[in-house]
Amino acid sequence: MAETIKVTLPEGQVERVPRGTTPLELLRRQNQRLAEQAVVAMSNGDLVDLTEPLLRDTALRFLTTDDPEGMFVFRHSSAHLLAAAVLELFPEVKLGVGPPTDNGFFYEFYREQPFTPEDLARIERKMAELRDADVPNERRWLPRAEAMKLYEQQGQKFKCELVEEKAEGDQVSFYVTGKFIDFCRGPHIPSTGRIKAFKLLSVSGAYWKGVEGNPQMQRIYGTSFPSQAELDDFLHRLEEARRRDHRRLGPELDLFSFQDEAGAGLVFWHPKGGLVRTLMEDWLRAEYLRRGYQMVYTPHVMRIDLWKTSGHLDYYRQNMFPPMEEEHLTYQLKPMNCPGHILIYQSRLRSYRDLPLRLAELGTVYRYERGGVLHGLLRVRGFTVDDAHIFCTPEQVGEEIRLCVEFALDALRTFGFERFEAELSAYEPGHPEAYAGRVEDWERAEGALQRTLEQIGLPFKRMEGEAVFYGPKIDVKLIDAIGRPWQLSTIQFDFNLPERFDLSYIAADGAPHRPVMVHRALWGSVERFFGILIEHYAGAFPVWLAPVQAVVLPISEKNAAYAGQVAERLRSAGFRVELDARNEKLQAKIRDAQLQKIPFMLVCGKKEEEAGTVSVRSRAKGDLGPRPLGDFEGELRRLVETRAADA
RNA sequence: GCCGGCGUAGCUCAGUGGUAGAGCAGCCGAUUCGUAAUCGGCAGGCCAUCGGUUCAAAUCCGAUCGCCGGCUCCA
Repeated sequence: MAETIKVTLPEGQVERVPRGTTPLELLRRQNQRLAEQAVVAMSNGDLVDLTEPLLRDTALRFLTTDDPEGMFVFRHSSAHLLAAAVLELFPEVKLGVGPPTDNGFFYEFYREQPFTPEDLARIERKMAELRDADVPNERRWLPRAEAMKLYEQQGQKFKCELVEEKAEGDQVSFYVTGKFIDFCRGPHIPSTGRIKAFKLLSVSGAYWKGVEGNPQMQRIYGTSFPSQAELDDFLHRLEEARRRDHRRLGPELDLFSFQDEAGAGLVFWHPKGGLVRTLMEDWLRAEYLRRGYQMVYTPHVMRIDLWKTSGHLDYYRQNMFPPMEEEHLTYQLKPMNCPGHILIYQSRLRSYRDLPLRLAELGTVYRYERGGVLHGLLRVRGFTVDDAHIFCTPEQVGEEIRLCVEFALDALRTFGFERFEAELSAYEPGHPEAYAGRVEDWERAEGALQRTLEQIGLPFKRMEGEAVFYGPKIDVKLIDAIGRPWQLSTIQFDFNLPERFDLSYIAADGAPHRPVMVHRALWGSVERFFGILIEHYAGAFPVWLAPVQAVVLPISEKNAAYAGQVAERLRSAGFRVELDARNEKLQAKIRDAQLQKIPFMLVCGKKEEEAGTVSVRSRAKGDLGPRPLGDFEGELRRLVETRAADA
C-alpha cells in the first residue's frame, strides 16, 4: 500500500501527498486565498467534499461559487443550514427534501401550523447563529437498516421514504451539521461559516414529491451568496423585475386591465394597449401576405362533433369551457384553431398544385385554466393566437420549416429581442405505438427540423423523447432585457389530425395522398407576447410602437396656442401626439410624461414660439435643446420607419 | 384544483368590536411658471359579495368571487 499518492493539479503540477490528505489541506498549502473561496473539489471528474480524504492518485481541481456546480453545492449547504435552524426552533417538523434551485434553494417541511413571516425572521436569526458558529458539515455513513431505524425513531416518515427509494448500496450517506443530521448524497461546503449572506424569501405550499393528493408540505424558499454585495445585487435584480412587472405597468400606463365583474383571466385592452396591439398585428398581417400566407377567420363556437373528431374532447377536455346545449345540438367554444382551418382545407378537393397552403388567423381561443395558474397577461383564459397551419406535401416539409423558423426570428427581432435558444423535441425510438404517424414521417420531419436549426445557426438542445404524441416540434425561446428566458414560438408537425380528418390531396399521379400539417405560432399568444414586451421594454416602447410618441408642453397659457399648432402639425403628419395644456408647472408636466414613458417631450415657451422651434426632451437622454419643428418631424419619421430600438 | 397571504375612495395604504381616515389622482379657484410633483378649497367609500355571531361588525366566523407567492398543470 503506497504511503503517498499523486495529485495532478489544474495547471499540471503534480504533488505527492500522504494518502488520506484532504483537498482542503492540500489547497491551504497551495493557495490560502482559494482555500477560503473554494466550496467543493472535483476529483477525477466527480464532485467531492473538500474534507474527503484522498485515497488514490487523482486529477484535482477546486470549484468556487463562480462555477455553476460550486454555486449549487453552496446553495445545497444553505438549504441544510435552513433545515438545521428550523429543526432547532420547531423540533416537531417532518423533513422533506431540500435542494438548490437556479436562484437559491428551498427546504420542505411538514408541520400542522403554517410558518408565519415572524417565524421566517426567527429562522433567519437562528441560521445566522449557526453560520456564525461555523459548524462543520461532516459526512457519515450508516448501514441502511440503521439509517431506517434512525429516521423511524425520529418519526421522520418522509425521510424514511427517501432512504427507501434513493439509497444505493448497503451504506447510506448522511451529513451532520451540529445537531442536524440529514440523509444526503452531498457534497457540501466544509462548514456553515462560508454562507456569508442569505435571505429567506417566501413560504409556500407544495405537494410531497409534487404529486397532487399527497400531503402538502410547506416549502421555505431562500437564496444565499458568498458575500453581502452579491446578495444585494440579487435583491436589486428582483426589484428590477418588480419594476418591470407588466401587471403593474399595464394599469399604470393605461394599457389593459382585468375586471372582477367580467371574470378572471379575461383581458380588457384599453385604447393605448389596443393601439400597440393594432401596430403589432398590422406588422404581422403585412408579413403574412408577403410570405404567402392567406388570412382566414373561423367561428368561435362550433359543433361539438368537430371536437370529437379532432380528439380534443378526449385529451383536452379539462382545459375546455363546458359545452353549450341547444335543443338538438351541442356547441363548443374553441380552445384551438386547428379544426377550423382543417374544415377550410376540406371545403374542396385539393391538388398538389394548391400546396403549400398556408392558412393564418389571429384566432381567439378560450381555455379553462385552473384558478390558481392565472398570471397577468402571461396565463389567461381568453387569448388570441397568431396561428397558422401549413398543409404541404412531404417533399415540401424542409423548405416550409426553414421559412417558419426565419419568420419566427424575424417576428421576434422586430420587437427588440436579440437572443434566442431553441429546443427540438424528438420522439423516443422503439416506442412507435406511443406516436401518431409512420416512423419514416417522423424521421423526415425531425431531420428537417434539425437541418433547419443547423443551417440558420440557432443554438438548440435536442430533447429526446420529449415530443408530444402527434409530432416533433421546435420551440424557440427568447432571452429578454434582464436575461429571463421565455418560450414563445412553436413549430410543430402534426401527423394526427390529417389522419383523424382523413385529409388528402391529389398528387401528380392522380391518386389521393395524405398532406403533412405544420402547426405554428410565432408569438404564441398576442396577450402573452404583449406582456413580455411590456416587461422587456419596462413599459418604454420604442417610438414606432409607443401609444403616444410625443407630448407638447406649453410653458404657460401664453404659449398654448403655439403648442397647439405644433401638436396639430405633427398629428396631421401622422404621428401620435398629445398636448398637455394643463395649468401646471413645466416640471410637473415633464414628470408626468416621464412616468408615462412618452419618448419625446416638446417644450414650447416664448423662445420657441418666436423662433418656430421646439425644445426636445427625450425620456431617455433628457434635454436635447431647441430645434426647428421640421427637423424634429424628420427625426421622428426616421425613428418610426426604421422601427428604431430606442428613442 | 391545492397550501399560505390578501381584498377599505380611481391609485397607494392607515384604521382589530362602539360616529370610516391620509397622501396622490379628480373637480373648482388662485398662480403663468424653462426640463421629474405650485398653493388653497371641494367632492369622493353598502369597507369585494352573500350569509352568520353580537345590543353593536371594515374588524369575529362561514361561503363565494377576485388578487398575490408557490405547488400542480401548461396540446
